[in-house]
Amino acid sequence: MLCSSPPAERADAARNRAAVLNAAAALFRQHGIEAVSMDAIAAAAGVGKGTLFRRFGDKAGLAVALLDEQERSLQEAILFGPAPLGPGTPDDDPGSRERLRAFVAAYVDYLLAHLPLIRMSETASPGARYRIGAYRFWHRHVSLLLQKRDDPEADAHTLLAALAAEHVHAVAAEVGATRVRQSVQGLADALTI
Amino acid sequence: MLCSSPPAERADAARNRAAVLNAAAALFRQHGIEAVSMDAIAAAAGVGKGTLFRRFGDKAGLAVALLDEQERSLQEAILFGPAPLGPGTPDDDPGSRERLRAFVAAYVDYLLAHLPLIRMSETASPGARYRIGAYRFWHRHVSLLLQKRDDPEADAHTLLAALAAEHVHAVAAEVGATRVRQSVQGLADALTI
DNA sequence: CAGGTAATCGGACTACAGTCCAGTTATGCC
DNA sequence: GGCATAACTGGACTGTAGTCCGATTACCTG
Repeated sequence: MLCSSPPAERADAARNRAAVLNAAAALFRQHGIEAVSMDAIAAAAGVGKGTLFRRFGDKAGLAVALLDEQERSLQEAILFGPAPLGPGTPDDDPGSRERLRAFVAAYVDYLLAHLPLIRMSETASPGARYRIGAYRFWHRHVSLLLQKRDDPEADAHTLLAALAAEHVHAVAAEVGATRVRQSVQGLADALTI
Repeated sequence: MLCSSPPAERADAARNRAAVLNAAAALFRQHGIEAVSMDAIAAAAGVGKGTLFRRFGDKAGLAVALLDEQERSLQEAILFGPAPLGPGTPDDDPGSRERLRAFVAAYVDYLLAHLPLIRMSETASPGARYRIGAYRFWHRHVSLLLQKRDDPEADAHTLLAALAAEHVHAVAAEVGATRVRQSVQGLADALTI
């Protein structure tokens, strides 16, 4: 059996998927995310609305798909990359402090670089942030780094609250990205004594 | 001049305002906030949609109006009530640690008691949370209690991130309200060493 | 290459938030 | 009490997210 692969994606579906992602990226660049409607994306991609929603669920799902590549590269750096972001040097960093610092720094960079898109992926529908797979990944990672605390899981959620796109967007507009970054770093430090 | 009062509110406007608030409260209790449309509220209150939006701006504004009384009572307890929540005992609490603990405890109580309403007031439109007056109040208060930190303003925002209705709603559903409460208390403690 | 099957497509449809403005009505002044 | 004015009212209107289902088309089998 040469073709025992799972049903995979139909050729036309793959073409439409690419067309939608390209059209969405172009429109977002040109007009800003907020100003682009799903109708406009469907029209620009040359597909119907049904196709758009069938493939991506909603606007948040579309944003997640556009972020996919960036997100994966950060996740791979965390899982397999060099220390301090990646694993390794477990001896001279017993409290995982440096690795947590590195994660916060890298995540804030990622967040600021793609703020509008991440913000849409987290706020398009209520509770979206906590449902998407990426959040689970960040949460698991931070939980492991907070293993010395009484309740690593809950504390990881609490730390991640300060990294919500909506929060960083609003606070950076008021006090500047630098102070937000330092404050969250200070919080991470406080949790790893 | 007996009637030098400012233009005040017209009698019919006051009647409609009360009718809307009553109708909204009743419908929210009965069907849950998410399931109630602005059309339904207007119809139940016997007013037109134009009136509803003129008076309250949007769904978030309506939620804020419904929360007004509760919110003010917490704010007054903070400003004028007894220690540790209110002012006083400045000597045996030099780092404001106890007062911050009391604030977190009181705020979490308030949040859990009115979670759906507060959540709507914060998430109805993007960025709503940071625009409403109440957030400014909580932020100013926490900033004062974090005066010993390098950047009280930014740290206050960071602490308040963990008290966002959206965040507490999602995390409490996963790990329970008690662990959320303790984790945020732990964070407040970590910031007041 | 032909036919069956199941996934996919796409545009008409619904429901909802929020806007607008012409008509109405309360209020203050004479 | 009558009138000018400004504020209020309410329903028709717009634009958008998201749903639905009949028509279409790609893929697999023989």
